Amino acid sequence: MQEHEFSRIERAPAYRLVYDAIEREILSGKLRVGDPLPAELQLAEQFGVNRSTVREGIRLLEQSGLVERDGGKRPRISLPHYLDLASSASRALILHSVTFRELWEASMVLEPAIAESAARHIDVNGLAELNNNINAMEANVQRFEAGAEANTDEFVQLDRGFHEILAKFGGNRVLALAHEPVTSLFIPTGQIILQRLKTYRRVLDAHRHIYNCLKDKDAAKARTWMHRHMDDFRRAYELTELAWDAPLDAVSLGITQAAPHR
Amino acid sequence: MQEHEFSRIERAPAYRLVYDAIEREILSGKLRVGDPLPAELQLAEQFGVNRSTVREGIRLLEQSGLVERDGGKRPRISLPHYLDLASSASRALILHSVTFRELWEASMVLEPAIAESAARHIDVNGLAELNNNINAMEANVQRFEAGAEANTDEFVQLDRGFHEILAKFGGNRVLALAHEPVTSLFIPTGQIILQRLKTYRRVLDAHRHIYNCLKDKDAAKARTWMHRHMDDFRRAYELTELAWDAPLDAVSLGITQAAPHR
DNA sequence: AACAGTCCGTTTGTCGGACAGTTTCGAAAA
DNA sequence: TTTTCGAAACTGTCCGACAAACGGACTGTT
Repeated sequence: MQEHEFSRIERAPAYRLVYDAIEREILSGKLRVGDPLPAELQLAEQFGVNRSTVREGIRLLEQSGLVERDGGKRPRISLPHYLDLASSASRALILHSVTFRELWEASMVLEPAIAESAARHIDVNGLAELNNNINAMEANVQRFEAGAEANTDEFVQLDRGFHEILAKFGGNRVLALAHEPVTSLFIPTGQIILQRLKTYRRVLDAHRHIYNCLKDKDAAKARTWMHRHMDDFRRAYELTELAWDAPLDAVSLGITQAAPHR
Repeated sequence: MQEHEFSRIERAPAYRLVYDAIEREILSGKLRVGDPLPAELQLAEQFGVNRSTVREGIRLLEQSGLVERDGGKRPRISLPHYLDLASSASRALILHSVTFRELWEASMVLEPAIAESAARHIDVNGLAELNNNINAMEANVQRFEAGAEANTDEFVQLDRGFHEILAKFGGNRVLALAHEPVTSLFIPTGQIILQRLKTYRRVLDAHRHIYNCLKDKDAAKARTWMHRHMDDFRRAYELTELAWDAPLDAVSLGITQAAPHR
């Protein structure tokens, strides 16, 4: 019976308008990255709102990574970096209770592509970083093999570091961005697997092989090795009898039980 | 002369502590999704800080997607959704001036994988949505072919919609999350290409083929067709003589010139 | 019984002012 | 020219206040 559909009336609060206004200035380049943000009082005056309101708007900018605050100094305009976004992405994935299957399948797509790309684009600096990472890991493994208490924390961090260096020097920031939140979610799982199966040497060997492929700029082989490396991870996961389709948050918190057998 | 190195003392501002505290409550499940956030005054009292401080903390939560505000109602706990994250990710990519090459290479990895996964997981609802999308696009194309003024806006939105439905029903939320920011960045480029080359029919045909593969649950073929579809996009991009390695923001703003030939 | 109107306590959005602790920056001193 | 020092500017936090909007209860009308 209604003749006309009214579109929803929306009235954004002032602090959000402040956010939008400043965001626009940044995106359009009028406020340049690295510049300090204008003083709160000054902004309040320009926008014709109270300083408290401006401050709330700035908090939005802060969380979205467009403004960076260091101590009590003047906040500065900044580029949101991968890591900021990645951590919120990881959190979102956990809250949506993604499964290990989803995570692994995505990695199965991303990691080999990154390895392949890295073989084409990596430079001497990247290779040097990888080399350091591998050496550190070798030291770790030797300690473990000598019977030392296994410090899986450090090992897993090195493992993650290896893959991150690859992403960093892979010459593709889109892939790197997509990759980042996934790696951080693998950490708790990696810890569990390593503690139970002690596959340190096997991981290290895989990294070595990949490193050699990169050094030889052999993209196809790099992809293959990475593929194998990731598949190893899946097999290890299955061996630990963790649930393939269980939501991940349980694993993250270390409260996962063995998968119900059938 | 110093005997002990003190680690840098860091004093997070109170509003950030408020943010951290509430975030923890949400992640640990004490505050459940959908619940309204406690009143500001109440929080201020509990934390022992001023209401203004609490408000600033809530702004951080708001921007990170953990709190959703609808009109003047009580803000509610919510799950950060893909789209929120995706838009900040897109913005970050633009600000980092990623190139079309990076974008396309990433899509070349993600889209076929998503198509393959969708062939396995999509249900009747997903197929129905795809069908609607294709029909709408068919109507569009027929109008264009009848000589109507080309409304590339709607067409490009439909194109994007097709790929998003695939991601949504692909059964892998990690891939979907990674995919999202990329598609939105393709929009301006897609507009330019379509306007110049008028490849409407070709895009529609590709979508039809992919749809049929999904209906037949033929994952391998779905991947192949998507691969071809994306490669078409690259060829079209080259035909328009847009710069392959130019940062993307120029394209987004529509101020890109033809690539300098050599 | 369904619905419009009214009233009220609660909560958010915004404002103004205030003050302590830092940082910034230019002037004075070495 | 470089260093030192002090005032000005700025941020973080607090307090108090008020309008507008919401949620809900209660009432009267149809």
